[in-house]
Amino acid sequence: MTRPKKVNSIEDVAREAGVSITTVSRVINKFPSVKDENRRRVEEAVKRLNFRPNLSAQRLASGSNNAIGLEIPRYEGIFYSFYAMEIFRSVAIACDSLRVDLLMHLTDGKTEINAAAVGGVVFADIIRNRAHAEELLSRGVPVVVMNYLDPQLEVSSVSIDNTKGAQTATEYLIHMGHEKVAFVSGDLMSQAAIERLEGYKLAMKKFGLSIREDYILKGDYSRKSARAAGQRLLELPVRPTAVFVSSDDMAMELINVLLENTIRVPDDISVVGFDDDPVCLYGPVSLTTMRQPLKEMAQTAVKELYLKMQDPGREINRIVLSPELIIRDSVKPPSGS
Amino acid sequence: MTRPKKVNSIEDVAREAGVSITTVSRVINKFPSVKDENRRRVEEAVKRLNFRPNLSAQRLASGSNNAIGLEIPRYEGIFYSFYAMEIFRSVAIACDSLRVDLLMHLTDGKTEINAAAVGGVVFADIIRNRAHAEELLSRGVPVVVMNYLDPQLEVSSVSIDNTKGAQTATEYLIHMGHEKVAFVSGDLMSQAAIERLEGYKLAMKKFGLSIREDYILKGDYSRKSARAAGQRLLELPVRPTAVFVSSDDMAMELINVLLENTIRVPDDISVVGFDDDPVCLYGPVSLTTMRQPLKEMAQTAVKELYLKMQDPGREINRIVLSPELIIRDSVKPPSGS
DNA sequence: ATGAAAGCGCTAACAG
DNA sequence: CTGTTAGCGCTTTCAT
Repeated sequence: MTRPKKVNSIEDVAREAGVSITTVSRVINKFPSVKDENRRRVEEAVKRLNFRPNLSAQRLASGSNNAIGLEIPRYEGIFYSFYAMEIFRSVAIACDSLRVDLLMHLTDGKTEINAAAVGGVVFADIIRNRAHAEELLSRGVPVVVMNYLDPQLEVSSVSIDNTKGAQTATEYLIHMGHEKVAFVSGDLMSQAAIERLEGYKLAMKKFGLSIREDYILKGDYSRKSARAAGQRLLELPVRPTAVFVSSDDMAMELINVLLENTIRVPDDISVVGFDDDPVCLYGPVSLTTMRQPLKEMAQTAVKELYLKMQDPGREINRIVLSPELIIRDSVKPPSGS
Repeated sequence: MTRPKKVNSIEDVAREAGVSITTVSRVINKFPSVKDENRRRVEEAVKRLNFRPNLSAQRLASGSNNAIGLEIPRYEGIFYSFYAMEIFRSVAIACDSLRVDLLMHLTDGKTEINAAAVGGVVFADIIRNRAHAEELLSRGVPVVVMNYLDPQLEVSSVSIDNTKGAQTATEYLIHMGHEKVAFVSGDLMSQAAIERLEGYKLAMKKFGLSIREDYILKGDYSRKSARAAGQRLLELPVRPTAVFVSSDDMAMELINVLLENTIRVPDDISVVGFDDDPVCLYGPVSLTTMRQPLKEMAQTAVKELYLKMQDPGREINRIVLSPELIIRDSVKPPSGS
């Protein structure tokens, strides 16, 4: 049984149904202009012969390709994150409901997605692969970029106002009475991480608080780096009373480190995260955090790309979504106050 | 600038290089039988015209499709796991090096991957989508299944001996002197989770230890469920001295719960996980665990599928990989002993 | 409402 | 080593 029988083509269906292949094509593509009787016969023939249109033939003949590509950076801290997972999941679900195929590619900046296989591509962030995005753009391939905004780049984007988000989070801490506020960064390869650092600094400056270099702890979004940051924080000559951490995952790990050292959260140190990962609801202390509308970002990006694919003339669109402060239990006024 | 200029085809290249389209095709496909001089001219023309072969045309004409599909269950606890991430990442990297396109589909058992778009599909586990796998099989689509083994199903598979793994883990605990050994399960929708439960029971029986129903804590791979399991464990009338947990992630969360209740690990309770997630190296106590060769599983599955795609007559192959006990610091003999 | 026919861009005999 | 030619299976005018 190497080859039970040749796979049926549109021609076989036409013969079986007693119509022309054009009519079969019409019912496959749901043209309204087919007599009910004929439609029925074709549908039956399709079923009977177990016919499935050849995708490559359809794409070749129509010149269109209803598949989109998703390019995700695969750097460790970034890839193994709630952010990446959620983006990926949301994009996949969005594609599903648009009935669009999803081609994935994880990149380290060296390899790139096979653009010939898709009608357009969405970049989940731009990290060392900006040149690739530009190349696609120059070739007229529809592109949408997520979580990366650059007015210099003529491309549609859906991003989050990370600067404002970080500033809001930091200001919240300040409003609660904290003056010694530390910061844990994400991987500064990403624009989002840089902007969050920026937002932290802006808030500190705005309230006349000094920005101490030793209060800026570099992380890379990994739990490991958060643990290291926690250790360094404990060794600080003047211990901060609050920390704003660039991701929930790192925030949770930081809290673990503090707890292990019998430092209570929020009693001794307050913590704010970034993401709104539901996992952080259930810990010893539910985490106050900046919520990112990740699903919305993914859906919007996919829809935007989809529209661009239908209408290549569509103007570009830079959408900026706002993060939102979610107040829970990990912040308290400093104990001295 | 709606259409700068028509995209160049193989014909344009042939004209530009002064050869036939066949010769162009040959150099594109790296046939050795092309005169160096001609190859050079074609390559130049390709570069000059920025020619990129039309994938759909290639696939239609050749009747082959060098893309593979990956279908992943999207159920929450299962999807947001180290297991899923690692599988996904490894499959993506394997595809990259084979220069094969990767089509992704997340399934809830209702929707399925567009098989027409690929040359074969790998299933990352079978959960509520077995019928889909069977259908593809019956249509002659090359399929490989990961982490699911069923002698009844005529399909190549790459799985892990979960029963043995769980048994080994449990026996290790027993050998260390534990008799009151509890178990936290994964989501029993998956075969792996069921087998791990089985392995736990086998080990207990083998050593004449009673299997207490209240020692079998049901989880679903999520941290939330692990937290709940931890809570229940604390309320047990006879507290176990050791726990075997079906995933590292759950094990870490369980440890957190224990710590929060001032129960020390491993001094008061020993814990063994399953996965070997590197994150578990850095906690307050590095986790003893059963390592799963996830990368190997993914690579093997992709390679197996790839071979099957080249040679549809290839016989099926059920590969079973072994997990391995990694001893670290989360297990100690029970304190009473 | 339907069909005939001309491609879509490429591969693969086949002949030379 | 190279070119001619016949498709691959479908969509899309263009008539009717």
